[in-house]
Amino acid sequence: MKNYSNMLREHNLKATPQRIAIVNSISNNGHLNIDTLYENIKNKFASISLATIYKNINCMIENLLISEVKLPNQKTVYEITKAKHSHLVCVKCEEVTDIYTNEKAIVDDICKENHFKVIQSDLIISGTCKNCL
Amino acid sequence: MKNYSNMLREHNLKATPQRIAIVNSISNNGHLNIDTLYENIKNKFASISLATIYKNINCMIENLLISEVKLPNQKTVYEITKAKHSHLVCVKCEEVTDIYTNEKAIVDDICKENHFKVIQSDLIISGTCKNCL
DNA sequence: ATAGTAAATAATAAAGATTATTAATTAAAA
DNA sequence: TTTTAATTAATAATCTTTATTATTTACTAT
Repeated sequence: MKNYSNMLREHNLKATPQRIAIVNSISNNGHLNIDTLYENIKNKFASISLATIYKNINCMIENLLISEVKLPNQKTVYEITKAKHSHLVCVKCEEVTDIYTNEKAIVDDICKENHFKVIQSDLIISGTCKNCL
Repeated sequence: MKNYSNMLREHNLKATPQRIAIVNSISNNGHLNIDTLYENIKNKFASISLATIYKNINCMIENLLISEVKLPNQKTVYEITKAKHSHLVCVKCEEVTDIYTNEKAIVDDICKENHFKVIQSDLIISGTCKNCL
């Protein structure tokens, strides 16, 4: 179990119990959309408002502690920021899985051809997962 | 100049002037978000409502005439459905460009490893474009 | 060309998602 | 411990998107 207080402080964020719960929940679940996250946090803080979740999510994104993943045909999910990776998304169970790909060569080629200076690349593979097959 | 009436009918959609204008606008601009599209259409149909735009966009997506592209840090854009491709997105001017990549081998490998049956893969490269450099 | 029919539009209204406001509370530093 | 600046909770306000319904229109078959 990680020290979420320190994680927060290392990203210039005060470690409030609500924030710790948010980071903890995202960390344990891997990928969560705003509704599921809200449900989770309400178990600990019955009176928390959705606005607080949004506010915190946004400042954690600004401070690079968590990242936003926009998915085709389903709600945006949030994850703890980690080493660059891609995503598998199951169209049946909606499970999101991290995968480590190496499309770097392809991306670099494309950018060279187009005189484009890459900052980040996002690859999302949609389909049916192992369990749902 | 394409025959947008036929394009619509080929996708089982009635060719109304409003729809023709929508397809025409997206086709000419390549990629448009809902606001810009609405502005464009209002030039021709001052009384059109945003709800009509949304309704039409959604049924065109259902009928595979247009596609939705969700982008990091900016609004979703729409494009005419075409052969599989990827996107370059400039973080400065927000221009979206189609590019033809071949990450198929990488994607296939990943899917084999993960026993995942791929339906589609989306690659978005964010950075600074030629003009903005 | 015209009439009939099913579908689309316009104009709201409603629902859903996100952000702003502010008084009360709390975390962290002095 | 006390102080102070930041966070929370509780609305409220602001987008965004979808539903509703009367009117209008595109298409099919005369």
